[in-house]
Amino acid sequence: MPLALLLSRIRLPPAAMPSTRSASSARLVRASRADANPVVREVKRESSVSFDISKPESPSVKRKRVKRELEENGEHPVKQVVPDIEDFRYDKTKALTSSIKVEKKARVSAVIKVGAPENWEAVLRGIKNMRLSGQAPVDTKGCEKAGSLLPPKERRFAVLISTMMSSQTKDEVTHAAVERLSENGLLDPDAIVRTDEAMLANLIKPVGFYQRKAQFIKEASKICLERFGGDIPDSLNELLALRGVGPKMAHLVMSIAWKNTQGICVDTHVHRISNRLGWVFREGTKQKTTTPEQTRMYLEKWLPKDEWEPINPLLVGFGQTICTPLRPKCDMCGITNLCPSAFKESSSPNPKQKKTRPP
DNA sequence: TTCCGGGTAC
DNA sequence: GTACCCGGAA
Repeated sequence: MPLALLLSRIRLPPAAMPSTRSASSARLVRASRADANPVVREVKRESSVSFDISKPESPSVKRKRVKRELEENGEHPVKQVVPDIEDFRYDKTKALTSSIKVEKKARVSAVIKVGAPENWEAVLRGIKNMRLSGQAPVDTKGCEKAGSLLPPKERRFAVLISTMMSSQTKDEVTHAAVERLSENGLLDPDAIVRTDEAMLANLIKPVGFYQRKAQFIKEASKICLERFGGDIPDSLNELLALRGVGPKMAHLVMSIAWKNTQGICVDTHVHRISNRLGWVFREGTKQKTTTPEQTRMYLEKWLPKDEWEPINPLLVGFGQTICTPLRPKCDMCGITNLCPSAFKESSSPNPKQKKTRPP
């Protein structure tokens, strides 16, 4: 996965710590950004995507969505053995946090102690060893990260843009797209805003979903300019407020652009492998988690924080080489003695069963 | 040739 | 749940 590559590649100086911004002023600016230019509107019309171009997601709508997601995943009781992770995750928007908490229903029943899985350290050691011997694509397909030579602010912007482009896209392709942007002087929010969206899409074309991403990147650039002085948002919530940036991207950007890891970056590999290892469960059950967000929240309950950032590139590389989505190579795996799923998924999956969930 | 993964928006 | 997009696997 490209994201982990970014993680492993980008080394920022211990730059400025995030500063707190006024949520209300941010809201004002954001509310006034419906003045999409004609070009953007045209492109949007041609798109088959059916969303209302006159109403970009408002802050309140976004907040509702974030809240809904939190509640979906927060179906666990409020009382936990570890401190409520929300306490520090959304500390930049106290109002939001408190409203979430107010609406969060405490269910005192079914409180189960969430401890670290047995042998997790041995498992982690074993995976690290495997990662030392066999080089995963995530490690070796290293072309130099674009933006690495830029000053901190420009580099952060490059990180955001490359991250937004990286999903569903191979490392090399993402890198090539970043290079193309760089060659055209487009690793700059002002330049992007002044660039025709179709042209931008064309430049990044090999990346997956390039049209939507071009659109989202333009929007994000505009917000960076208008609200953050051309810098990128420095809090999780403000990153999440950018269209095209979900939890995974937001946590990744916080980690690598701001050196401020606020949560685990859970991609498909981390999600899948955590479940295979029996590291995460849906709250109050012993069932697998169904979404990366559930996985993230459960993992964060027991995984020591200094492992939060390295766990992503570690499991991504492991997932690329050995613990693959289909037919995991258990015979090549060094931790089968510790893995509850070892040799259980080796045959071709039954397509009929594929989409069924555990009850 | 068909199908699927992958993160997000809707 | 589907759409987005494309490479690569089945």
